[in-house]
Amino acid sequence: MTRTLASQALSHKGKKITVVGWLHKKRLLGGLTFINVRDRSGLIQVVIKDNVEVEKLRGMQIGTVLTVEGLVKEEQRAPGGAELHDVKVIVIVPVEDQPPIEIDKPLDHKAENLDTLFEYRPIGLRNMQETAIFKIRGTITRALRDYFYQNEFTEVHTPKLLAAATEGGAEVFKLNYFGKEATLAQSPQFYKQILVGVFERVFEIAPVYRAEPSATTRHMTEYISIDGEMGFINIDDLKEFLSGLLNHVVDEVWKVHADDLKKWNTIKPTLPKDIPSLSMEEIHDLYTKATGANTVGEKDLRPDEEKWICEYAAKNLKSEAVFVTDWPAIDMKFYHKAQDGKPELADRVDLLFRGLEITTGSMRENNHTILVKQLKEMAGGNPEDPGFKYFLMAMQAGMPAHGGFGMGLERLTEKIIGLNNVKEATLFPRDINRLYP
RNA sequence: GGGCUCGUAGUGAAGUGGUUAUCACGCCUCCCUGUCACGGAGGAGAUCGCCGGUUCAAUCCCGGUCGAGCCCGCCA
Repeated sequence: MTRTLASQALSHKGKKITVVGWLHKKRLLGGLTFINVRDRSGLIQVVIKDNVEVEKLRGMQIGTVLTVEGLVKEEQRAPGGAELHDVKVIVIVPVEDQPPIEIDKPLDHKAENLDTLFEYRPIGLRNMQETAIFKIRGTITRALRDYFYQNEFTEVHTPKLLAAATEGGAEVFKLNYFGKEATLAQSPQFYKQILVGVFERVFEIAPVYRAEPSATTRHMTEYISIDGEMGFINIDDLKEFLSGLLNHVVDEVWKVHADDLKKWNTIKPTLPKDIPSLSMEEIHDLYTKATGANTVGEKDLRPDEEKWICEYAAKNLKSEAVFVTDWPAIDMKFYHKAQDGKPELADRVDLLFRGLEITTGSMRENNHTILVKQLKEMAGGNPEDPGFKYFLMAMQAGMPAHGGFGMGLERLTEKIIGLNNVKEATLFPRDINRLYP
């Protein structure tokens, strides 16, 4: 027996083929029965007229594993233009319990029902509308990786088990490491900067862990961080790279997944070649004038403000993404660099996309003396601490001007597809309450 | 950490201080030869999250508890 994939059936027109897969749908019309069989390539429609064959499927639920042997007929009325006739059915793995959630119709993604969606995740993912999310996500990951390689980045993997929390900011998970305390990496920050001194350009696509008690539609305790870091650049180079990256990903996804995207009713985002920039101050002014809520002088953007400015940019700047520049230096991390000639501003840029912050990037302080000073003054850190020592070792060994960014893969996927929660774009999400499946 | 909201068949929802808790999808039986969210007839399936209180009577009102969701803070 030679297996033929569902999507290849038409090329075997008039011949007998064998398809292996899962029963995806049964429609009994009396003397005529239609079934759909799903394999990795998609669905094929099978027409069964022989009652003996139909009876083999009595009581068999969606998910039953089948072999179907039959003659390929070109048929305009069939989805995909081909179907199998004169078939012989073999049930390989019978499934007699009905699935707890539907597999052949779109699943409800209302916020209050997401818990059910995840409770039955192993089965619900077989729903092809769910599958589409993760095929698209896979393409997003590949497109990101391709773009990094095209731009001569080296792909790296840095440790996720660390001795102690040093970077500051987010809360970290602690764990017992053979009697010592260890933590899970909340970011590859120090490692990717160290590696700029080695490779000049590096990227990593890997999980990071954050023990923040944030229960929102945009937070998880484990997520995939897309980290890039480049030497010999300035903040404009960084923005240019990010513009190119986002455009490449979007183009690639729409090239490959037109049908899957239609399932989610999403349209291709409007993005100019160079994504426009607005300063923090400009955004506060615009938002305050438009809404009456006074945010002038605030050191960050409110979530509502992020949504609003994205709508503003879509309308007035013909872009569904926007860079936020000129962040106050008061709030910057010790390894960030202040702007030349404007020490009150950080050389930082955030990327907002369809109302959500998907990226934070910045130039890093590459002057060892200033860096040590900032470590002591801004983070209260000790340069001799092993958590900083090795990082500073690299920073003292010849570091050019460099900068980089972190991007949330789930946030990017969510916004490309038009979902409402990062967890919907995650196979098996982890949040404060959820540690399974 | 703070605030708000919600728990009713496998799933999604409606509903009421009082006789047998309603609908859709799914499931089972039967009918149906071009379905593709097939259609038609019938059927099974719910200790109304849990504990306590008020009441002649609670799924409904009150309190607690457990679970979930959303917003804020923070972040990607």
